[in-house]
Amino acid sequence: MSTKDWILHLDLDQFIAAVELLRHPELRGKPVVVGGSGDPTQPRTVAATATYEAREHGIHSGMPLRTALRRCPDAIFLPSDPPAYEAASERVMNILHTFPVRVEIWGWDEAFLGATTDDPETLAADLQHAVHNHTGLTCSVGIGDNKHQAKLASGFAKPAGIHRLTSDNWAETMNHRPTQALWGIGARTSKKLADLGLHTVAQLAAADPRHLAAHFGPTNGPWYRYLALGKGEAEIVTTPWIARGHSRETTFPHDLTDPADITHHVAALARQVAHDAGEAGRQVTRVTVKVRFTPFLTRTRQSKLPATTTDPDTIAQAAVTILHRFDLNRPIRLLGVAVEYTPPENDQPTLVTLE
DNA sequence: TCTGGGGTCCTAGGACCC
DNA sequence: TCTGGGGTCCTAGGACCC
Repeated sequence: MSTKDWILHLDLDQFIAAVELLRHPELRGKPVVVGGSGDPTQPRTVAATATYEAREHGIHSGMPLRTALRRCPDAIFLPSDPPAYEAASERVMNILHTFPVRVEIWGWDEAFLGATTDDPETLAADLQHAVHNHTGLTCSVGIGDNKHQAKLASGFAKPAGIHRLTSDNWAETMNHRPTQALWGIGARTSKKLADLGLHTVAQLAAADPRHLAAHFGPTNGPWYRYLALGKGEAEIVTTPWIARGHSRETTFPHDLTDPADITHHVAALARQVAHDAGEAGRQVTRVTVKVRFTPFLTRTRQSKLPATTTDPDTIAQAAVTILHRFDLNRPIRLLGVAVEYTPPENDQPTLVTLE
């Protein structure tokens, strides 16, 4: 065996549910659903995750809590607790940094690792043992030549396993699968591809990139074929991610119709976002207001600020001005405020390139 | 199953300028 | 004005992911 560069994708199994079960060991083996404030009678609240026992009752993440309660009246409902997940995630990422690997964190429960070794499976098993010994959490590890392969491999490795998907076994593993199996092709694109006669990964890989470009745009079209060929990014970026923007939104349990009420909520969301931007030390350059009308029609309006700022009054004023560009004569179920940040100066991320 | 919240990137059309 | 072509910025929406 020869030493070679690998990309590993580490994915914590059932992360939110696993953290909750560590905090409430007495609930192990019971149907548990996590989401919202933990009140399953609250309308317009959905499950963030559900344990395997809850899944046996047909409950899954994204399902309204009221539906979950109907399907399993004995289920235990817990409120979502982001700070707890943040803390658990940080402990895991700290463990990864003790290994001779380059670490790129991808959200709470995932990381890509760059490693040079002749035995990636042993490295993967060592990582799993370290994470489990120090946190009680299990994870799946995918091994690939690039992030796309490693990401799909960790999916095949679930739960708690190790799987290798490289250019050597890509075709035999992926060619017969639907295009939606690729990371970055969802239900919509998969359907459009099928309408063009492209149902499988093999068919997409053999498609004419110009034909794809004509249907999906100059970047996306050829990119889909690239994915079908098993290609993908192979750079591990070890510097912390710099957010492009930030947002806050609220779905109201009951519709809003009073204009003063609507304005008040938008101003409050804008102040919150401005406060967050200030805490993060970032300047705001654009403000977007999002309105979701009943039953489910979503519209956005945005404007670029005359000057960058983090001042809550200025941002709230801008958001309220934008709000009044909407037709507000229909009941509203969601309001949101998003901002775009200016890129921080001296922003030169260090890239560690594989291959 | 009456459908969360927080992100990222791409596309297309119009305005505007040379 | 019976008007070419390209570049850039701004805005709204779509798709995807966790």
